[in-house]
Amino acid sequence: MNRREREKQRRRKEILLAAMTIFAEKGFDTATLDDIAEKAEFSKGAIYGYFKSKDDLFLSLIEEGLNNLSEIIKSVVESSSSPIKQIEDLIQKIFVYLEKNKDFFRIFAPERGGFTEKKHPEALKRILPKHQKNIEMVTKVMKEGIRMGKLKKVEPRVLTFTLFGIIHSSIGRWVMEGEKGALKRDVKAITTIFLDGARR
Amino acid sequence: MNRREREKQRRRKEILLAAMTIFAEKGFDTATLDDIAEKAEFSKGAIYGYFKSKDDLFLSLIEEGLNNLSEIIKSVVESSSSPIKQIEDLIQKIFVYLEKNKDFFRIFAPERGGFTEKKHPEALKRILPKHQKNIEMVTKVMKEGIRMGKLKKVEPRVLTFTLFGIIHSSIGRWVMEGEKGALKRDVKAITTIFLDGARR
Amino acid sequence: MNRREREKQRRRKEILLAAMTIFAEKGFDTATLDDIAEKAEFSKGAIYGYFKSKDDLFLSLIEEGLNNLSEIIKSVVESSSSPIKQIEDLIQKIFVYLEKNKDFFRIFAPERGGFTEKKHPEALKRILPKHQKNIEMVTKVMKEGIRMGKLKKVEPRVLTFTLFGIIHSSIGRWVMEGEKGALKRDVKAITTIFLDGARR
Amino acid sequence: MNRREREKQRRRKEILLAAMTIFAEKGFDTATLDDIAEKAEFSKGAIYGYFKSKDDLFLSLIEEGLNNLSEIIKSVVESSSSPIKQIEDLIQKIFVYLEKNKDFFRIFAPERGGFTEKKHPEALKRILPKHQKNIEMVTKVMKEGIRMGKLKKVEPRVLTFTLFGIIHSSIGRWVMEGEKGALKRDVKAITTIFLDGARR
DNA sequence: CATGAATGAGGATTCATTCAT
DNA sequence: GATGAATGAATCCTCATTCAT
Repeated sequence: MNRREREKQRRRKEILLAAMTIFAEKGFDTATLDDIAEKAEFSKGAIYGYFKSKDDLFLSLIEEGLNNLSEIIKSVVESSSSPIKQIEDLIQKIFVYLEKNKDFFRIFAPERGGFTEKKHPEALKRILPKHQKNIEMVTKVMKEGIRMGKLKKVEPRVLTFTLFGIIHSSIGRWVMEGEKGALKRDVKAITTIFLDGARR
Repeated sequence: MNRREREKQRRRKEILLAAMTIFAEKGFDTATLDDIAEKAEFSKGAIYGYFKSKDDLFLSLIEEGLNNLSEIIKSVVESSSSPIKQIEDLIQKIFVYLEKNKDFFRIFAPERGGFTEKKHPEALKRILPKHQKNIEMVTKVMKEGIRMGKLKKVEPRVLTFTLFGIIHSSIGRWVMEGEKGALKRDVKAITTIFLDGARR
Repeated sequence: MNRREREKQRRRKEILLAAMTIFAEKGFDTATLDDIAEKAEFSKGAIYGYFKSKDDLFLSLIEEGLNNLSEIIKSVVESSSSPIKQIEDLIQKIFVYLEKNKDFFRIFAPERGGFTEKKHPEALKRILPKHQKNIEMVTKVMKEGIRMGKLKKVEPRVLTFTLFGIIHSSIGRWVMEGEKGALKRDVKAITTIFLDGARR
Repeated sequence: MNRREREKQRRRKEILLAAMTIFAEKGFDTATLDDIAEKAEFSKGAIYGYFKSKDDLFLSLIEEGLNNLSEIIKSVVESSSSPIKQIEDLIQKIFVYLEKNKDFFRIFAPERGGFTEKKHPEALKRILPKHQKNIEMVTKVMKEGIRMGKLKKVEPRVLTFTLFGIIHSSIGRWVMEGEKGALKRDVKAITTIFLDGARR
């Protein structure tokens, strides 16, 4: 990648960063390209050189976040640790990531967020597979835990969603309460609760 | 309440119902009053006889849902059962309610949903207190459980949010997977997981 | 006119009165039938039993005012006084009338008021003739004064409009300055100024 | 001011001009932005790049007119002529201005025009001060005339409003009679009438 | 007759997107 | 490439008028 390319990538990142902030503050519909352009210190027109629409900008954001999560999850599930240890690692690493990227958390709510079946089917088509891939990876860990008799014999996806639900609500609480205190403080409690609950 | 009044209330409900469906399908911003009016089989103008703005319509919806949840929670926490039993009842009843009102679930996401601090502060002022009251009621149960040595010695609000997180993600999964199968099937699993996790 | 009729007329007057107040406060377009209905303590629908449209209501108001002015002017110009005395009487009586009916004054501005050639030609067709009749009556007095060598030899309509202009601006000032002090106080000054100006 | 800026100002003027015509034809409320946009040969949206609302557009128009009048009045009252001569000059110059800007005249009616205390208090706040400044400047001339024993010993503001009233009614007549004949023809008559009336 | 709920056309305003400079 | 003015479709909301009760 030559300098040209690198420059372009860097500017793309800057726009994404600005967009993240604005989307997190105002939500997808309420945020305007003017807001984003101002924050990014680019002209509105310039943004269209990097993203082909507002939707595309937003979806790129989500995609990037999901890719990052994917990296994190992959790094854990491909380790040789036991399922229990992997779950501990997952909680810990996802927490750290979301604490640093709380805007991503605020933007992303796949199960009911801004983009809906009815109005944005192609948007979902672009995002959901990535989300589901992440879910799948975690579910595999759960399955293995069950197979090894370490986890309760329930539908493994129930465990996955429970795990994600706990993490989300935990961060939601943190955001709601004004982001005071380190989020990490809760990791231990959360981990114990989940593991005691999931364990056989 | 005379016939006039009753009729008026009935029509209000009809509009709320239509609005619920549309908001759930498209989200607050994407939903238009035309959509809602058409669904409700009223003219656009008529809706303004019942609600003073789109915001008001939406918030009324949320309020009603929160009030219903409030009733449910109150009926449980005011019973004489033990905290553990109350938690079991809560999960069971909230599940039943949300299964029947899944649109409400899709609409309501206080910690990041459509209305944001920056753009709709008064909207939040109208909703958040009700939400927090519900959280408070549940948190009291958790506190009592902790006091009695039945639940882990953690910040009680962590337990409350964990509970809500599990419920939400569970319904989210149900919605995402196309709402096949009875949601109630999961209640038992969820209950066990949460209680095993929360218990001391 | 039987009781039925009289009742009807009385209610019509009540509505006109309420309408006058509202139109004066908000102007023709900004005033709504809801405002007027509330002020009149009638239902919106009822008003349509007395006037066939908002335009009609407004025009009826103007017409009534112009008719009253017409009566006043006629009573003066048909007297046997000299033109100069008639002018004095006109000023005095019109002032008294407009002071008591300042809302009419605020509503009526034939040369540029709410109704315009382009948008309300038929409205003007209904009003302008009455207005012009009043102008004509006064102009006759001016003509006579000129013929008798009492007034300056200028286009008589110039004198008429000058007279009206002085009266209007005088009331305008009174309204603008918060309607404090009796308007009548100015009559003498105005009369002298106009007569000294118009006299040969 | 560079070309960019100049272009922008020119387009702003064009929009103001179109708006002036439309507002004069139809009045503030009846005029629509579509009308104005069409006349200005701009898109509706473009107008919002120059004015932040219909109100703002209208008020800018009034403001500009008042500023122009202000310039005219100032140029006269700051001359070293006698008060009588200044009054003559005022009448002459204001006539010339309003004849060229009869639309401004039709739009502007501060004492009862479109904007009312009840409905547009901030609009009045923006306009009235300028109007009153103009009145004040003229009133000073009247005061000086009185002090020098040239004008009648009456409340000076009465003279000011009388002057404006005569001018307005005169132009009103001209407009009403179809704008035939030069307005200037009347200036002499008006001047004599006013001065003879006002003089001691 | 009176009422006031319902209608629906109409208008101000916003904003994603385009494109001339 | 970048800019930001212009576009115009889209949407909320208002209100004169009608009409069932």
